[in-house]
Amino acid sequence: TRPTSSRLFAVTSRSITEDELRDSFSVFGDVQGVWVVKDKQTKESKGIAYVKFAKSSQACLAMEEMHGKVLMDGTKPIKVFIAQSRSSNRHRDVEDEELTRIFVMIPKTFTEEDLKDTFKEYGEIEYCVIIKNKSTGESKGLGYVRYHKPSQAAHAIENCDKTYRAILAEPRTKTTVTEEYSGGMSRGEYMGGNDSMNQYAFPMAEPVNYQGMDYRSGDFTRCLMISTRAALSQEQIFSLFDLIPGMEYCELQRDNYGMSKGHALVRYNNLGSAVYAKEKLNGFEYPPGNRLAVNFVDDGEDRSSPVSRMAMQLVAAQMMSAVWNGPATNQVMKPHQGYSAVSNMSRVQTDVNLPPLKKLAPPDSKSKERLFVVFSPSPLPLDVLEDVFCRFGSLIEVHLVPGRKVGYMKYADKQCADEAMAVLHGRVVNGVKMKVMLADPPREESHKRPRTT
DNA sequence: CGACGGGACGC
DNA sequence: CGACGGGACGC
Repeated sequence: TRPTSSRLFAVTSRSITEDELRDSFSVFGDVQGVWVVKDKQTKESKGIAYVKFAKSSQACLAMEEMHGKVLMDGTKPIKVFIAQSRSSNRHRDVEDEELTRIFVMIPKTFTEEDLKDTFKEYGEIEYCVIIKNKSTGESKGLGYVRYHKPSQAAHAIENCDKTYRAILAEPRTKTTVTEEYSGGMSRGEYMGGNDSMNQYAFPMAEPVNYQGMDYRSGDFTRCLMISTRAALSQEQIFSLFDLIPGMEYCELQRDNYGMSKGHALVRYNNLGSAVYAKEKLNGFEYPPGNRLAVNFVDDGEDRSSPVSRMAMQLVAAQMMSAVWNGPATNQVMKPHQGYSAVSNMSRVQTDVNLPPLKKLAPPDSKSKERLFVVFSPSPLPLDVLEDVFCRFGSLIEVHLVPGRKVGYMKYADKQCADEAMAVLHGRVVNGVKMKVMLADPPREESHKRPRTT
């Protein structure tokens, strides 16, 4: 599944024309071509059409929105799928299952919560997992992120930082019991659920592992949201989450038609049960083949006061720092350092006077010079770096190398870059010392055959 | 010291 | 049920 296709395959009424298709599909993006397949002799439509978009995310969005729509009064609803590649002989519909999971390369220091935080900006994440060494438990630097919709996965692939090398994940090639539950279900069909769950045992014995949990704001509430791709009944959700003591509330979220939206809310009367439930049931397959996503949601307790928010940000900063520095230097941030950062209301503290902020150069500007920056003891956040390095003008882009303490600053003007280097080399920003040097030219893309699309 | 690569899952 | 025309960069 290398290229995520930007071409749609549509089954329409034979009376639908290319112009009608173009009109209705072009609201979702740049339609590069519409082709209705016609009988060679009679020139009549065979009720099949291809719609090519500039981007895969546009095609996915159009598919999600147009599938099942009636284009013209009196005609049948259309079916819309991502088209199989031209070379493919298989004419099986491409299922959402194959379009909603991405495969990424991540720093080995990433926890599953870090992975989720990084990729949630492209859509609600149903489930994510990091590939780990099964005996030592250490990360292999690879992860999977499952979204709810193909357009979200496509969006992530198109827009996430290139260093993550995000691609569509190959579907799991294992089909045992899984198939009878998810295999027969296609988009838009309701899957009834009256299975009893007692046949699916899951371990309750081991203690909860708190390593890798997210200590940042919004986590650790008594309230959980459950997302599921297959429709589940209230009773199913109830009996599953009631296995953990302390459940005080359980409700399936329904739409106006009374159909399950694939979401449920569960609340426990204590934090421990909620943490345990998330730990044990997030990613659990129920029924087999249907992964549940379980996440903390705001339980209504006030976390929004400025003092509370700042306190949480401070804790978050300490956690980040601890993660980067490792257990050896896991000391708590000095109180006065933290307080002064908060009271200044500024995100940048430095030992040098900085010029005022300047606008960034357009993203498509040609790079005239790149700076290579080494951070000690840990890298600064992207927004802080942009704030600092833009002040010399013509900054195009800040790039951090994930999992490394280095980054690249791309400038559209050589003099601006040189001045930034002269001013910032050896300086300390927010407690982080920076070496700022000219970057070596990027490694050549090597002479491989250029890929189309 | 501090460099951009690489790639597959016991659900 | 419902799967592939037309046209031709430059290596």
